[in-house]
Amino acid sequence: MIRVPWIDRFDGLADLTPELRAELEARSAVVTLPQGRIAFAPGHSPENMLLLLSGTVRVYQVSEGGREIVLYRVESGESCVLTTACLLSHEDYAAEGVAESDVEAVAIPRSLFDDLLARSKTFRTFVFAAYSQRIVDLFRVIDQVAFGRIDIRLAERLTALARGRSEVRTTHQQLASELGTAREVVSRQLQEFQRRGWITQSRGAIGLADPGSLQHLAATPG
Amino acid sequence: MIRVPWIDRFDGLADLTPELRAELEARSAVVTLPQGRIAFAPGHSPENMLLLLSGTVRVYQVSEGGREIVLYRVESGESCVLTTACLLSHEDYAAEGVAESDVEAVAIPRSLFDDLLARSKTFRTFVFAAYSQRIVDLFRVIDQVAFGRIDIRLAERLTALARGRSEVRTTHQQLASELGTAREVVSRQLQEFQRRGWITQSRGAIGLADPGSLQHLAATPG
DNA sequence: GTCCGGTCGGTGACTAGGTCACTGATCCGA
DNA sequence: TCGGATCAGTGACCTAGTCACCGACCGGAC
Repeated sequence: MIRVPWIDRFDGLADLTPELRAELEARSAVVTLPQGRIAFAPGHSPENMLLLLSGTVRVYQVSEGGREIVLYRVESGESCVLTTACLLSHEDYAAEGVAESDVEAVAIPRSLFDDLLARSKTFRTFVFAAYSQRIVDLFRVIDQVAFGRIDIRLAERLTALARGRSEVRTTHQQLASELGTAREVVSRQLQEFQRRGWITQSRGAIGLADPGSLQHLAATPG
Repeated sequence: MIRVPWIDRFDGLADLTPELRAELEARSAVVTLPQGRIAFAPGHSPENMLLLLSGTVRVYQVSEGGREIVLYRVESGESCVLTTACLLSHEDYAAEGVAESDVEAVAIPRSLFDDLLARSKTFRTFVFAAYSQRIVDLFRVIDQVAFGRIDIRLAERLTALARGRSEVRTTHQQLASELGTAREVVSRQLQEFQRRGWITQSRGAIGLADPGSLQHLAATPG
């Protein structure tokens, strides 16, 4: 299924010595998660660090009241690195990760992770770079939730979810969970977008009639 | 000034081998930051990882519009660990850290940090446990900002800032910056607290007349 | 077919909280 | 004691979240 060595898909790992490369390949396993599978959840910390080869994992938080907010997505070529903090510290996690599509990933067991950390500066840099990335993501979420306008955030998210396509298959409720807001709020904002001719709506899908205007709104500061 | 070896103040480091202990003591330095000194800021990443011996560092984020929100505090006995991600990955930071009081800290230079990570499982566990802690803190902030009520958050923060004392010396604006909200909102909530007899107000200070009720409000879910 | 439960989306009324513009009070150094 | 700076109070207004309810639509079961 995979022809080129998977390590080459991760920039930060290209510089590993041949010896460690071989060990990493030998002691890790390529696993697949079917769409919808929970990768990790509170009270159920993962045994492995995952490096994604294909698909995406959505990491989100569920509040007491049952409301959700998406924290970030792990895309192919990235690692599910925040879970590593738990791998080594055995702490439980407040967030939940679910495979958004079928996912192919390399599973690095705890012992190998620790081993590589000890023996390879390249691997250490790889891990901490991934951390930086995620932490910056979390900072962005905090900034957006605390100070961002909902119409701008929605336009942004629609654009991101579209990935260049002209239709997003999702419900108002799912969009609300993305942004940590209520369905009614999303419905009303989408009506306004529709009124302006930027989108078309149908049950379970949103057509991006004018992606440019959405992107423009998404890019407006404040 | 410090009599017992500082390493003993950090639980996670007690198990270091004597050799590494000696090296850590030899290659690190105890530094002091005067109150108000910026420990790190965007575009000005720190050269050292700090382990706090006394005082606190407030880590906060400043939005485009100039509004602020406190992300967490580094207390004595804790480490400024999120900066280590930058130490090794050389990424720039979106948050800012300032010494809230005079701070005494151990500065661990980048090379020593990397060295210890390579050579000590104890140190690795220490670092990742600290990460876990902070990440969980950030998750909490996101949850509170997205779904929490402002009166509850304010009561909570007042209680925390008081640290058992019966007066908090702070301004409404500073409280607003703690919570990522507007001064007017804080003013109105404080008036309501005052009306209920929970606090007394004077310029630049808030007296906690009924800490129990504040704590009770802070503890109410949803 | 049509019945029916579940999901999806629309809507009006209301509340909480953030924004704006302005005011007076207090403090402190010149 | 004067004047600027900081701190706090206030009303009008707007945005977003909440609540309660409705109808549209979908996919089986019959």
